[in-house]
Amino acid sequence: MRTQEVFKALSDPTRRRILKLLQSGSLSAGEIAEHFPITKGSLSHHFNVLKAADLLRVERRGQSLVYSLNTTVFEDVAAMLLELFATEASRDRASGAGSPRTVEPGPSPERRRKP
Amino acid sequence: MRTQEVFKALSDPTRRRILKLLQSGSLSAGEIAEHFPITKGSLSHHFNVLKAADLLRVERRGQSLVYSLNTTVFEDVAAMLLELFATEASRDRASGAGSPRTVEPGPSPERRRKP
DNA sequence: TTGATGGTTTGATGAACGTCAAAATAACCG
DNA sequence: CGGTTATTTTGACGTTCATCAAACCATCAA
Repeated sequence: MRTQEVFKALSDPTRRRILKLLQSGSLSAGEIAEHFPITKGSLSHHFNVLKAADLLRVERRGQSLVYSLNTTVFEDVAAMLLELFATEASRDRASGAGSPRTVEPGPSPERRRKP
Repeated sequence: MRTQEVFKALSDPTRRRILKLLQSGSLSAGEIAEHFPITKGSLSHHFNVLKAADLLRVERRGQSLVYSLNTTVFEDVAAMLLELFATEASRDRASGAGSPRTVEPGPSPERRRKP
């Protein structure tokens, strides 16, 4: 998977809004453009970034280009994100450590673990 | 939550590696630096970006600054990411699309909302 | 073919980014 | 105090990024 491309694609708020928009169905480039105050050229650039991350599909219908989410990679992306983020939270919950919400600024937290 | 800061923080591979490193325990800035071929100054900049995203905790121990994951926001971040990515995939699976990949993130990801 | 419509590509520009080297800050120890 | 260690901050530099305007390509309708 194109990990770096995915994260880079997500780093821009406009691109995240595009993805959110397409969650409720595919839209043409022009229809998408109606939701944004930027030029179609800029939007087209964002489409390219999202396509490079394999998050977007495009299909020509007449004069229009219709964009939709590439759902086949969405599970891979979700799994990757969980690998980065869910691990600690799960371990937290699993270890049943009472209320780790606040760190004890006391003497010393766990000492370094250097292999 | 600082959505934009979080995504920006994740857009750099070095910062993602820092997060991964800290998944196995807290480390001092110097210990983290041993794993990267860049200057400590550059690394310190990355720490700041991760702190701005509220992903990192820092605590002074003697002359060292010890960094650790801020686990309290990790569930929020995971939920946010799932909102962006898991929706379509879930709908896919629910509608009986074949081949549900091996995603199953360990302990069933109970979709909990903000406590 | 011509004209109109829907999008993309190109070139330019200012802002943001990642990096380094060097200076600055902070804590310890003699 | 002065010196050493650990880390951050600053300032500069080259690169990447988001954006626009304008040129360009593709499709449809006369």
